[in-house]
Amino acid sequence: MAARPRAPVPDKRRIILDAAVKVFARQGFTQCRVADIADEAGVAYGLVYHYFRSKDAVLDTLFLERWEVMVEVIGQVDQQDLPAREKLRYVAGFIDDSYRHDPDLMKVIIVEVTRAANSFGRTHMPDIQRAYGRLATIVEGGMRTGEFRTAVTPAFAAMAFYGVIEQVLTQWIFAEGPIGDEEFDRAKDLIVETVCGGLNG
Amino acid sequence: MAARPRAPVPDKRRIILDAAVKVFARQGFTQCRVADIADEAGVAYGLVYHYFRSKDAVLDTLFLERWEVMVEVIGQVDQQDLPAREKLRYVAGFIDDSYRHDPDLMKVIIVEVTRAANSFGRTHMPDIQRAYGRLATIVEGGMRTGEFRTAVTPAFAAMAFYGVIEQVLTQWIFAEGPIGDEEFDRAKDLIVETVCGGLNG
Amino acid sequence: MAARPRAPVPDKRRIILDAAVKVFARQGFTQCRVADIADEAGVAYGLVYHYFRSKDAVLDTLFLERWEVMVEVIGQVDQQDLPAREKLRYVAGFIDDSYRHDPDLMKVIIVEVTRAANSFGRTHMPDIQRAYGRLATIVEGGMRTGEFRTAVTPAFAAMAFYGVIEQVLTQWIFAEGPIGDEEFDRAKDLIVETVCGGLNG
Amino acid sequence: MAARPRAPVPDKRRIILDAAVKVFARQGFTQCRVADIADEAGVAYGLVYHYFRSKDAVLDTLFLERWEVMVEVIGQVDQQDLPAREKLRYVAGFIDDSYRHDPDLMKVIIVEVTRAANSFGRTHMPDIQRAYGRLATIVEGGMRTGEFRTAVTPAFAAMAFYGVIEQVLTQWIFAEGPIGDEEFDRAKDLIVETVCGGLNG
DNA sequence: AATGAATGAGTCTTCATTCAT
DNA sequence: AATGAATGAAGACTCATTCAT
Repeated sequence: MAARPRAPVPDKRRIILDAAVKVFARQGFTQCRVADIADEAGVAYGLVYHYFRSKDAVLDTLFLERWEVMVEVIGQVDQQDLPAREKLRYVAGFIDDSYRHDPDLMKVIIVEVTRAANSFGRTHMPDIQRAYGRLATIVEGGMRTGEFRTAVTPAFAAMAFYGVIEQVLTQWIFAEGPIGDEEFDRAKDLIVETVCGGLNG
Repeated sequence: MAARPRAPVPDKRRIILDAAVKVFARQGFTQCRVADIADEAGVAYGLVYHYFRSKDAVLDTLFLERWEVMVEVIGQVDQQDLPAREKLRYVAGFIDDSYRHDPDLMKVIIVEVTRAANSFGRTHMPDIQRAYGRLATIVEGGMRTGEFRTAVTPAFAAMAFYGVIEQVLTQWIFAEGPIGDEEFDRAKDLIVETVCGGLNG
Repeated sequence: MAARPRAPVPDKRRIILDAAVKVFARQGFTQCRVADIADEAGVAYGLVYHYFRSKDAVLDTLFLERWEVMVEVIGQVDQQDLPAREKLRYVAGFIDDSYRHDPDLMKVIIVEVTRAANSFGRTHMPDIQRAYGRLATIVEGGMRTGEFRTAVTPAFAAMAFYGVIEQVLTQWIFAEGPIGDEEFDRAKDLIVETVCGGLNG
Repeated sequence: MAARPRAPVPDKRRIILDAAVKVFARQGFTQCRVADIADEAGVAYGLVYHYFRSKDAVLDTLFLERWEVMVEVIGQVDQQDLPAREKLRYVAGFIDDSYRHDPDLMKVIIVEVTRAANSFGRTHMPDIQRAYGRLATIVEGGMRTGEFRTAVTPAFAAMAFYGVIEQVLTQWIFAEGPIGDEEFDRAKDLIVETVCGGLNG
């Protein structure tokens, strides 16, 4: 009798990571105890330590899993034959969609890592800088083709671009209710319009 | 012999606040113990609690002292008869100078409050929103006079503007050595040029 | 012009003692801080320490002031030419009236001293025993004249008599509302009736 | 070789409770630190908090464990077909034996709970009142059959009876040396003789 | 792999007491 | 006498991590 294909049972490690996202998002990394992760995952306390060296390692794993994808995406977009503005729009859209698809994970990454200057933000500085660097490369390309002005340096422009995106996500994170699809769609355009078009236009 | 005028002796409460800025900047709020503040201030442990209800209250006080000044400044700038772009430049310059003058304090405010979504950032949300609101009013004025395009809402523009500034300060905070005067001076222009001029120009 | 007689202004020391009774009764000795006493008295913090060596000394003073009167009364009653039962009734009445007249003070004495075996009860054991001794002397007299049976020792009888009184006061202390005059009046009789008459009668 | 039967190894929770009795009795609840309990039990500090929510919870547990047995016993005695006086004697004997068997535990219950009006006494008032109520029921039965006079109310008699017992235990608690068996035996009779027989007899 | 009991370092806060004025 | 700032010891509680099964 042929076994029917079924959704793969996620292994315990994955279950723990997913549970960690939930509790980190809900309570914050510091406020959450390892026991909360285990409870949310429905596994024994000690199993968290079987799969991860420490509580920190759980967050490190979550962050890197997603961040490396993002850095990779930024790199690949830059390979495409597109106007620089379209490349930035694609990046903004990717991050925007990441939040739309898994707001808890993005909340954790933003709040607990990229904005946490005294803890994980410092640890992962090289990773974060890598993303900045790739964004700067995109801007640089736009300047080389004459699409972008050279009033600011590529590095500054990249930083500003990321700063605007992070601020948008932060707004959503603080928002009470869920964000509507129209708002997600509009955000992509507003971000690019602000950074590329400027207020004076 | 005539007594030379001397700087007024700061009271103990002030000494404690100033010491707290130093240790919060150096070690981070969480990593610093109340004993560190007392030691840095050269006062007895208990005196911190004589003047402040809790460790949290020390940070609250530091934040509000400076933040209210900033909100006030933004409001007053908007009263001036100036192009909106000049108003934004003034605000950027004020924050920039705040960092130049007292980097430790600004570091604490940015890192421990405005970017700390799960702790003081949440507590002081109303204060932070008040600043956003005043920035939005400046942008709105610019749009009303036709100086600014209306491609994005005033609120979005204010948020983006603040996001860029915060990101610049964050860079400085992470930087190893001290920031040079030229960099401070240039930053004001770059921020405004980015948000107002845009990359496309 | 002749000065009119006026109520004597209580000195600060007295004011502090009276305030202490209030706050000890309200919050309990341990739960009340020295600052609470000073606040209630309307004097400066340090003045409490000008008049009293320590917080403990305040309670010691309050206790002894009243307790010595009581011991004295028990002694004097025993000098009278009265049946032993009447003597006991007088003592019960005196304590009963003490509570009626100043429930806060009696509450403090009972709760914080005579029933506090691990703190002031131990310190003032000799004082408390002195009262027991005088009660025993009364009982002993009753036995010598044949008024009382000798089924129990005078010491045991004294202890029982005091135990019943303390339990009655404890009930009042725990009671929500104020105690009515009839209850005070009846209590004196019930106490004596119980200890002298017995349940079998 | 046949394994000799051995006493079951008490679990750590029990060990902690027993250690707490010792140190509470020796130093008093307030004077004892949680570390003292852990040391006496020979376990790590944190284990106390693994089993109990707080230091208070340890005492609550100790009190209730024993008090509920006592309340139960009083209720069961009343079911027996005995003269009321015999019932009271049985209750006095049970409490007396409780002290004889485990003076530390009884000391803790009396000193730290039933006589501690401002702390645990208040918390456990309902439990204490439940015991009073059952004693009153016994007295009431004695009055209904005519065995007891109705000069005082059952509630008052119950309170007096308990007051005398508590005072006896308090004497023992304060006593320097150990109490002899004869004194324990005699106490049962003296208590009942005092409350039932009365001094006048 | 899985469990959860056991460990113990770390720190905020309280508050009685002292002291300079 | 009167004030209140200054001192610092003490202790409950948390929780990441380890470890024996």
